[in-house]
Amino acid sequence: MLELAILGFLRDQPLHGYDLRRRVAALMGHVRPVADGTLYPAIKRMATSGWLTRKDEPGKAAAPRRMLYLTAEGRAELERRLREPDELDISDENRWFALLAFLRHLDEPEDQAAVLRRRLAFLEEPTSFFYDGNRPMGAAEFGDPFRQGLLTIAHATSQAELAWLHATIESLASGAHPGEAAC
Amino acid sequence: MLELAILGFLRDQPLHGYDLRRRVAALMGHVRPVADGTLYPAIKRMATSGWLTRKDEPGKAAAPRRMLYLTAEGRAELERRLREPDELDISDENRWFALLAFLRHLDEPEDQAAVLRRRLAFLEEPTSFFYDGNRPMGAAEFGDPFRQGLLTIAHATSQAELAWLHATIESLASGAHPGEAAC
DNA sequence: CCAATATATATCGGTTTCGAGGTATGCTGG
DNA sequence: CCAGCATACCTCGAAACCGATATATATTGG
Repeated sequence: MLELAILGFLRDQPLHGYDLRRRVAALMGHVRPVADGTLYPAIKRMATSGWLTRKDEPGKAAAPRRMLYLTAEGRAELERRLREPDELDISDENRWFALLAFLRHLDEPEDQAAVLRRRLAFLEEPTSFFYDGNRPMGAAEFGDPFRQGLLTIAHATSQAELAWLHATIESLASGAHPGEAAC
Repeated sequence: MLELAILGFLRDQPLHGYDLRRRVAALMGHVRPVADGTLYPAIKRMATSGWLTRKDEPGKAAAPRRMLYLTAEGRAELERRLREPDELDISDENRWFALLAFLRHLDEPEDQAAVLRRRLAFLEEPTSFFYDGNRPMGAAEFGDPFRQGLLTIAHATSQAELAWLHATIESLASGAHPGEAAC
């Protein structure tokens, strides 16, 4: 998830670690802010993998910066991860939102729609948060206002996402792009 | 988060590891399913800490089970975690929902309301997912339908939660017991 | 003038987590 | 009768992550 975010942000423009940290924190900070001890080793890893290169520059505000540039390999890696996300990227809400934030970097609307359809299929599977033995429990079943709230919020989120998914998949299919066969 | 869920589920009834795994997966599986290699060491850790005891029983269906019982210390630990959640439990969506699932186990409506107010304060802080330099970007600013969707969904979730928080805090303050929903 | 703050990068030890693998048992269908 | 599956528990190595810590510079406010 962190690596995807780094690849995605660098796809737009070269950044240094500190700036990257602020952007990643804004995108995923609701869930969990990124620690320095996580970010810098991740950058190092990715540089070793050949996905980005580092170049020293004098700092605009203070200490010298190490500017990060996405390589062609890094760009290919980003596209691979966006086009063929694994099941966890689809089901894990955090990973899914990170993926969504950069899905525009796939250039084929077909590929984008395919990813959205996978998410749609996942959301349409019936699930429950709580079980009594093997029987799934509905919201009405517990007097507990906190679990009721949990289900209410989850339902609202799910409805909003389903509506958006349907609309967007349709719009991608109906040739948001000139030159499509569907026209 | 995992430890909180274990404490919370065992608060209701003794369970064995396999059953616990199913319940934890239902509650948090949307985010990330729990691996055996995570659950069993966690149980071991918590037994060492004195929060639960294990008792062997013949398996109802197959292999023998190790039934898990919450101790008085475990119960105290659960209540401490619910009453005084740290900042990450409030801000991290996953941890927050896990906390919400067991908040009924605090017996003072005062304490429950105090936790909800902390979450409310967090949600009311203005935040943005994306920045152009230092300027936060609104939904209208990017043509990208995916980032628009991301913000749309996040907004819907936030609205649903805020509405529920306001209603529930009020109802807790006006002396309702956790058994009674809307009076 | 100096202290505090923001900018900027990095390492290290300890903890947690994951994924793969290993060991059993009892039921069910072919 | 036995193969396969669900039940049930556990360990191990590798990877990831966190929090603390270290280092250095420029600006800003008192």
